[in-house]
Amino acid sequence: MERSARRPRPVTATDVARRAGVSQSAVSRTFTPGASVAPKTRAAVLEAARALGYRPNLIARSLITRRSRIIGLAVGYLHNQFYPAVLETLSARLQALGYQLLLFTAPQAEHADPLLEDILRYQVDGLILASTTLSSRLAAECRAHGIPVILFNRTTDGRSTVESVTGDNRRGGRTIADFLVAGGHRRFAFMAGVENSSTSRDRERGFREGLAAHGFTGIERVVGQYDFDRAGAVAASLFGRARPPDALFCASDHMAIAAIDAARARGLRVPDDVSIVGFDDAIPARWAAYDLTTFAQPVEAMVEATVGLLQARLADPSLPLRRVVVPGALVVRGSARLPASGVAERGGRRVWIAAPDEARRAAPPRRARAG
Amino acid sequence: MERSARRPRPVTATDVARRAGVSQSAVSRTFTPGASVAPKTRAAVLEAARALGYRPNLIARSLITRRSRIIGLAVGYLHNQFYPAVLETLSARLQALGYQLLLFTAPQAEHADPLLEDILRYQVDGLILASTTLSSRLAAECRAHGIPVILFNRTTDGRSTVESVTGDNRRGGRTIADFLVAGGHRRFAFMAGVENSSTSRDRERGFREGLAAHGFTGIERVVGQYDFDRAGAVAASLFGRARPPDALFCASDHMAIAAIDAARARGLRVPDDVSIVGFDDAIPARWAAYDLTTFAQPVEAMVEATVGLLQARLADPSLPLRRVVVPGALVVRGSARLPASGVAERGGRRVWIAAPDEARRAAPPRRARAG
DNA sequence: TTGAAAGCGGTACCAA
DNA sequence: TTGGTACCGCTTTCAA
Repeated sequence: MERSARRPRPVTATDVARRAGVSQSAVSRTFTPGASVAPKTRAAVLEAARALGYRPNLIARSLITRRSRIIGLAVGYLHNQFYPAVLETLSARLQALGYQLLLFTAPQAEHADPLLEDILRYQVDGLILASTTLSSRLAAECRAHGIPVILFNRTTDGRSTVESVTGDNRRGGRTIADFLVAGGHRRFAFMAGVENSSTSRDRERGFREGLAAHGFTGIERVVGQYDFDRAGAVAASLFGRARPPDALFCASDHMAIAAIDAARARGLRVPDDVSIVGFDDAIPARWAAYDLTTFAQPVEAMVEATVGLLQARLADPSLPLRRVVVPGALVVRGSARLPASGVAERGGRRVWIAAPDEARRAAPPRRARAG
Repeated sequence: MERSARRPRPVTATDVARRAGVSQSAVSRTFTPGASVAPKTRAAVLEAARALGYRPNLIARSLITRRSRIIGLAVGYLHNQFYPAVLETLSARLQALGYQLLLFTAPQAEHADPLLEDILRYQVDGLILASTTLSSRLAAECRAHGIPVILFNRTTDGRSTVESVTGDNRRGGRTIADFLVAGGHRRFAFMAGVENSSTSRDRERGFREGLAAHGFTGIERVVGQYDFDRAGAVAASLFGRARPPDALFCASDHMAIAAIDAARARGLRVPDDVSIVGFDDAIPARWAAYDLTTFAQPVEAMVEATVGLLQARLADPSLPLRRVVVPGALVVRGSARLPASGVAERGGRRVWIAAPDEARRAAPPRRARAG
């Protein structure tokens, strides 16, 4: 009774074969790019297929080819306005390569393991995790099965079995520090995302390193958890203190916007009373009412890198793991006071160009790059 | 264990059966919810499965069950900030029911047919089209195959073979007209989305009906195409005219935000010089810098309706087609001048309550519904 | 170039 | 409750 009504049997290759008067194998070959079929046979098959409305069953195909041409995508949280662009670009690029995205929404704070178990049952050819991670156990298992796993906008600590594509979080943080110091700010604050996020952590680290190089320590710190309301609340508390910061760097644009609202609500002018800088260059960053100065994560380039990693690994699973860091730039708009110099026009937008030797003097060269 | 250059053969039910000393059928039954398996057998199977890292192959299963438990989702454009919430809610609800979303980005202006052909090869159990449509030919074909098709935030003209879930676009437009008239506005303008979108068309129709009922005709009209830059440009042109409108209704929040930026750029104050109203109640609508008065489309309810339609139709494909219109409410914020009365607090937000009899008096019954 | 036949990894029906 | 077996729709040998 709760047995669902039967669906009409779809047209199969056998049906087409019968109608075209050929074998089912011939039908299969006709729909297989490189196969050898006589033009005449081929024509007959195509004609019959058209007449019957035949569509090859990709599920059946992937059972035998062992490739589903499906990529699993787990997304941590979509509220960050950075993601619509990512999803769109990623989906389009993958579609062009003949892959489809199976979408999952995952918790961003913890591991996405339980969900991934489900995804894996679908025999996905690869896995992209955006703003979420997986346990090293599961990562190892994917690796053992030859399923590429790529973290997008996240990375893992130390050596691990997954690849990643991130913006240049650390340098971004450092650049923002240089920029704010050059702008004459003195009292700095940082708003973190979720605590276990490598992205937030690296941005903070770069920021602190940059400030330290200029002799600033003792930065105020609040946690916005990448959540708009929470970000607004902690920003308000920050601005309500006896000596509020004159510069606030938020680990995402989304939180920076909340912070701007909070500042204005307290009668503070942005950037006259307080400079607020974000990270991502999400779509709303350029909306005039916020006009956010922010470190841009180039979506196109990040997606390109992700797809590249995926393709390479699909072709040769034994490739060494890579972690791609896509360079970005500090896009200068109106939410932070401008330094006297260093702002330049690049590709239709204003960016901050740190004076190289001053930067080098301030931050002596360290070893290559800690993992 | 050694080197896994090629993709290692995944663990199959047969492997598990061998290890557990039972038949492959027993393994299958163990992983089939309602099947009859002796506790002892079951335990042995589970143990072997755990040891081997067995995961049932859903692709294989769906080949025989003829149900993929995959729902195809084609999205027209994600830039509208209304969609992140939709995607998240939809994905979560469907996941809870054991369905997954296969994501496709489709052109919003034309039919999504070519893409849908691809989707259908994946044997999806259902299809949700958000802000895009399909040809009636393909719709009929889906229907013939028993594949439910549900339009989300779009509908079709006349009788058709697809179901739809929309907000109450027509009433929304009418309500906004009432609201603006009550607020004392005199020169009205409307910004359309893309021309062939039922959503934009219905909103406009309601708006015009509402205004006409109050004796206003000759509304200025521009087309923003749901595109931010374009919306900003046409809004600017509108505000640059000799007698600019004192009230502008934009068919989406996204465009309304662009319009607010454009108004302010010309030195117009919102709402003192011009009232701007949107549609959707997308996330940024409540951001303080825009504080948009907008007709809310209840995402949760719309998703709920969509999932409901899907489930019902999956269970019984012969059900009559329905078009669900989910009621909304005009959320009153600060981007439009307030009428003297009619604003009330409902569920934590301020909404506009049109006086019913006045509305009825103002709008005399016309012929049933214009085609 | 072609068709027959053996799977791919499961499910479902059957008799035992 | 169990195992044997016939498929699901397609790809891929292999001989002809």
